[in-house]
Amino acid sequence: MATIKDVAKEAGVSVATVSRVINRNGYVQEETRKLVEAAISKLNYLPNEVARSLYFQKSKLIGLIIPDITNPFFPEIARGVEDVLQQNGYRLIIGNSDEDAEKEVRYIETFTQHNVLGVISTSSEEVSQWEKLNIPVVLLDRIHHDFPFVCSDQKEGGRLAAQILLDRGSRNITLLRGPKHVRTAYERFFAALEVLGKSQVQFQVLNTSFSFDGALETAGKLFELYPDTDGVIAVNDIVASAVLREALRRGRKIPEEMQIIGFDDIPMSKFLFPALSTIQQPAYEMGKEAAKLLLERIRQADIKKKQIILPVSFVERETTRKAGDGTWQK
Amino acid sequence: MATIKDVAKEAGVSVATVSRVINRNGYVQEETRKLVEAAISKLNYLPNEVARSLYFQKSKLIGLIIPDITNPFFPEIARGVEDVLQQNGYRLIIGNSDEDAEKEVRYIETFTQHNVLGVISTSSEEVSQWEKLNIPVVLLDRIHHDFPFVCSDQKEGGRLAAQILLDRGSRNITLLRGPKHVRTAYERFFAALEVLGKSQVQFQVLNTSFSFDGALETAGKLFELYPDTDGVIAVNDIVASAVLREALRRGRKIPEEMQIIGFDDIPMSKFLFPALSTIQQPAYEMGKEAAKLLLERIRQADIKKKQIILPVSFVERETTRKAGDGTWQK
DNA sequence: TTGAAAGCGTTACCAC
DNA sequence: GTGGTAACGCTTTCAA
Repeated sequence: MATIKDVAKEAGVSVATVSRVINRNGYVQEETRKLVEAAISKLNYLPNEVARSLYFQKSKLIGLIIPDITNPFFPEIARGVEDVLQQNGYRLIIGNSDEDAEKEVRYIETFTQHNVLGVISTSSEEVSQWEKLNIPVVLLDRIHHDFPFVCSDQKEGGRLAAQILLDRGSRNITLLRGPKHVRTAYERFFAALEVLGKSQVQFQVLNTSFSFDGALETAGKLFELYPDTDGVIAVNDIVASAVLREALRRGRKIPEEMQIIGFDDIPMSKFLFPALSTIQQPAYEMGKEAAKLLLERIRQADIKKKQIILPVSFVERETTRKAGDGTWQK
Repeated sequence: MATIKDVAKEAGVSVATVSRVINRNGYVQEETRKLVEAAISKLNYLPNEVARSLYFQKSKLIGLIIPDITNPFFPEIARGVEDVLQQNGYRLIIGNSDEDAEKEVRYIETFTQHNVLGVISTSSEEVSQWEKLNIPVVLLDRIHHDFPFVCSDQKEGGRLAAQILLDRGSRNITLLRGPKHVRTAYERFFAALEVLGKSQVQFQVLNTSFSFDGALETAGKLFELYPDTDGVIAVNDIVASAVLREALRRGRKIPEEMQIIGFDDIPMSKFLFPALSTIQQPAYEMGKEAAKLLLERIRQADIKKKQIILPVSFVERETTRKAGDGTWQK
């Protein structure tokens, strides 16, 4: 790789001059600039980011920590993040934490060793580590009262899910609840619970993991423990899909005998038959917003703590009945 | 962040000595080493990777270019790559190319600007750019005769898919073919074609894109153009899922009236009902192997060109009939 | 066994 | 307008 010295020699000027034309600052005569530019393109020169990074004490790298890229919710987020970073000339370093605090700490360490400009974390809420770091951090899909974050309106989502099943006639509802340490999942669960609590319907709660295999297992349990369930509120679309599959396998008519509503609206949901009704989180948008927020904070450190809550929406598909069918089995 | 100077001052030695204890090379007396180590942990010192990277002309960063992390095949791959890199102390910079050569070039440029140690590309086969780079490159899920690569046995996969439908009684098969510039998809398509060509069954080809929306569109077309199809070989599981949904929607009995076989075995496939029979590519393994191969090449530049082809396998689920049912509709 | 200093590629300050 | 040079944090060579 050609260095700035090579360019300087080629153009017959000093490195300082070359630096000036690269960065378009300081005075440089039209003529010499042309000389330098010619040398640059002749040598195919690109400035060494590492050297710049050393000088400026900051790089063009942004760290992203996610629990597991293999969970279909996160690629959307990651893509949103990457798209805005890319457009702004930044690059993404990525790490899968598996929700493991220790792994996360190790990522944070190496990220800072690389002079990352900032970090977006969609993993733990163990914020203590972020505080001692003095680089901007944005939480994504996680909530913390004194940190900037981007997430979607979990409470509204939980309420919506419950209300929709109620309105459309479910009278015996099972809530499939995710791991309690995932705060967002907990929030929506609780909001749904509240709505159900105020209603007169029968309901119960079943715990489940987020993983594909765990979801399938949960689905089996559901039908054994609560065979009379006629409405399922699943913690996410993966779990909802597993329930749908199991229901179909057991010959249940969906949505006539049982309504199912998921959360997230991952891409596969509309591929199912019947297609999954769900509460959509704007994952891609969330990624974008988080990246934008981080860039804002990078450019202007004193910006006020911003907490962005994006709206969720009900995507009506085929695992819920038509509105007004509330009377269906009265 | 504490620097090596701070540590040196704290320990009352020179930076050279500190460097020696960090890197465990050169002589350093037991006693001074203890001093230094104390200072290091007191100051919570971590060496600045950027500075090291500048000195060594190489970083601990590996670049990964993928078409689109949002396509469920790639997160598995990315995870495989990341897991082995992580274990070896390397970090991943990632870029989505959207199969766009220009975008890809830009990533390559910035990657090299960051002194990446090597690159794994699962994007274009426009290898010309790689050649002038003098960092190790490994192609993943792509094939090139004079480059190291990792992929799975596309030909065998294509053959298998076709043979299985044939053996299990499909007599009018539609091949759903992906974009022609994706060589792997082309290879498996062609292998399947060859098998069908040698058989006596009726078959036809329909083009499709890889995207979710494109797949749904293709599925619609399939039933309009070739309503008599009783076997579908889809270029990947997304397309297969779309076909399955559309078939179910139209009231077809699967697999009795129509068998469907996919490719990849993405996580959602087992969530469908009926669950999708498919040719599995070991995506996670592929990612791991590619990362290992790259590390090998990094550590030992003169290693011979290695090309790894991982086996595919038939995952029998519920969209194909039982073996021996070949006689089913004779 | 230790320290001083050069050098990795870049930028910015200060002379000229 | 332009060039010399210190500095960014680190490693290694060379001397002591």
